Amino acid sequence: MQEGTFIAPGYPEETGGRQPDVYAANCPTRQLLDRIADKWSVLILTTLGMDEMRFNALKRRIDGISQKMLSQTLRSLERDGLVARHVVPTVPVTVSYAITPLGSELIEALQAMIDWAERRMADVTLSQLAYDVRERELAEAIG
Amino acid sequence: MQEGTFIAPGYPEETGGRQPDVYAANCPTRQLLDRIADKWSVLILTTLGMDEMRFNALKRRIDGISQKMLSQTLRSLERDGLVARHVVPTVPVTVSYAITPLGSELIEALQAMIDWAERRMADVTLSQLAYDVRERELAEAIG
DNA sequence: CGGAATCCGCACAGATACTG
DNA sequence: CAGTATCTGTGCGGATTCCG
Repeated sequence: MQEGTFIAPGYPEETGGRQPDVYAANCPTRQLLDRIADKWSVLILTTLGMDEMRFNALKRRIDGISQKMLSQTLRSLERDGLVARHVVPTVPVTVSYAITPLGSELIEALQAMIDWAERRMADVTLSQLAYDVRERELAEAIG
Repeated sequence: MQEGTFIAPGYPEETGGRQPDVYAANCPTRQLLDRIADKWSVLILTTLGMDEMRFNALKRRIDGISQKMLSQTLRSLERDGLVARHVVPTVPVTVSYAITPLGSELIEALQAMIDWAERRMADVTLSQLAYDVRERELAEAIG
């Protein structure tokens, strides 16, 4: 490698290693996307977007999440700087989680995704029904 | 159940079953979110957002996806009405995939997510480094 | 070319038990 | 309350093969 030519590890070589490309498997931005385009991450972040919340409150709010996945995902989000962990040394200890400024930027996109899902659910359901009918007819025609 | 009280299956009972709640495990909107807040779905949809594309072109563009996951995810997206499948009866057959109007609405949110990831990657990396240093120091202090 | 079908491993998620 | 530790299983996803 030439002097003064810094190639960030994992960045696509075609661009000289300086352009992030989420479509390249080993690009850091792709790995970041894999962590945030995840159902638990999305639900945790948007929940914290409404209000700072304690561990068990989060667990109650996000139906179906296990304590393991909640703990694990929170740690990952904290490491990425999207969530801040606040510990109050009471007995027993009180821990709360809040969104960071960095995280709240991301939330806008995530919330738009959720809003779309709730707004267009009916269209999606109709599409599924139509698809299943076509499938069924095709299967019978062959069957 | 009372006459005239329609409860859509899976919708939370507290709201009379009429309000979608993505935080309820068995709500249809939650299941829809689980399908779209998925790494392959996000990459496929945003790729098709740029241009209509054939199967193998998609496979080449999205680094690391297997034929099985591409086929499977495309079918799921088609069933949800987000992607349209066009078959041209040449020999061998030519199949291309395009985003639907419904899907292109969603893409805006997904693309915002990707743009955020590429824009804030540096901040995330710094946060990770700081986190790892704290972890390390803590581990050494305990021994 | 664009898949479907099959086999298979292992990583991830759930359940359980325990701790400060 | 807020986790960690350990075990266990299973289903997701990769690899391979075959087909129209």
